[in-house]
Amino acid sequence: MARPVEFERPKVVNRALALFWHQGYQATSLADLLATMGIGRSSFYAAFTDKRSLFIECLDFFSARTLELLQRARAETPPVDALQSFFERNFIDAGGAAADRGHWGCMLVNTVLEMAGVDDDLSSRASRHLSDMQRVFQACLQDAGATPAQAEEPAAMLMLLNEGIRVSSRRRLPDAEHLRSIATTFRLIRSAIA
Amino acid sequence: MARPVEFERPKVVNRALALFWHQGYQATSLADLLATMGIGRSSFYAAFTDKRSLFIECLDFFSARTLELLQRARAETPPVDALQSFFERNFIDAGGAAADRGHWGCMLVNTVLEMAGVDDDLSSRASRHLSDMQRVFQACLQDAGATPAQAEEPAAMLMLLNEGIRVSSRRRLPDAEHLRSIATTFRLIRSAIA
DNA sequence: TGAATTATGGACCAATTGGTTTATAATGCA
DNA sequence: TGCATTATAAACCAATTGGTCCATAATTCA
Repeated sequence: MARPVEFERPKVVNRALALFWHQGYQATSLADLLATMGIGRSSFYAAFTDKRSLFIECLDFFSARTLELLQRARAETPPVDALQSFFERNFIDAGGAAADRGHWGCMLVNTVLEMAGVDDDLSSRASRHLSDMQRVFQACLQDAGATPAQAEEPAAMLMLLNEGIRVSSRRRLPDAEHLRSIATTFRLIRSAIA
Repeated sequence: MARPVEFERPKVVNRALALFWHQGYQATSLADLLATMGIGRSSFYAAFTDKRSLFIECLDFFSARTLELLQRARAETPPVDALQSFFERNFIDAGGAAADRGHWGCMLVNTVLEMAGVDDDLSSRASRHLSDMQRVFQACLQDAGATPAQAEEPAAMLMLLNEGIRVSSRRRLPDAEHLRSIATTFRLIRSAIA
């Protein structure tokens, strides 16, 4: 279809995502993006319109991927166990290449904070994605036998703790502390829905 | 001492603090600062050296003020009640002029996230301030009768929840949800140290 | 009153920002 | 084979960034 050798869009978007994820929107310059994505300026604007548009694409993609991960966890074993392993895994290390991706926090949380009061549309877009996650938390708890009403409050708590954990994971404190906090959290959650 | 009419430094720093607090470091331009502080460029550089140096001054000041607030709460009534009111108050509304300062979150949390991976020195400086807060949390719980060992884990939990709440407060969700989360949190904490 | 002192505003600056335009080279189809 | 198509790279651009410099005006002290 295209005459000159086309780049593989998903691969290139993923590289941009990594930058945005751990540096944030404002600190990531076009020069950064082009170098990391390995494409030229005009190809960039032809394919992605805008820095901001690309960021939105990355944000939505990040959300979708996280939601998938969560849903996969939900399908497994006792759902609350799955939820706990989601918290532990997604934070200690996302596995694979970059060993410290676990210290990048959650792109949605990062974006809510960075863009609030700066670009409220971006901030609330990220916030909406977090609400989607919270709904999955609630579904997991219902899978574990809670009524929708019983699951609502613990789900809100889980979201609060998720937000806390993602902040904490950017502080580079000793890993043991995090794991302990997560363990404590789930001990409390389990006793709350019992 | 000074010949031309001097500006009142604390007042001016406070105005800068407000900007940094709700817009973050990067999104606050020198032009913004000068306009809001009501001083000229050269006065700025004479008095504060740098944008970055001023930011550090604001950050440290914010931390000191928050710590004071916390210590004052600690001196009152049952310390855990005081802690809870600290969470509720400092987030719903800091009272006074700007009615929505409660939606600016916590400058320390904001900074940890904004500057992680961008200016790690700033990020970890904010992180250290959060550790100071956590120590006060622990002291409050000990005041309530817990041994140092018993107080350690709940204090870590409180910090995690603090971080979560400050993120959540920037999402402009209905206030009722927040208050409910805080109430739930403290119900759990109280049962944990009982 | 006049001279030394000093904080001020505004002109100036280089570097970087995100974004546009133009000319080129590579490809598929007729 | 050659023309239409199209993605590319590089030159270009205006605006904004944080920061410096200098001439001015206000003040205190002798």
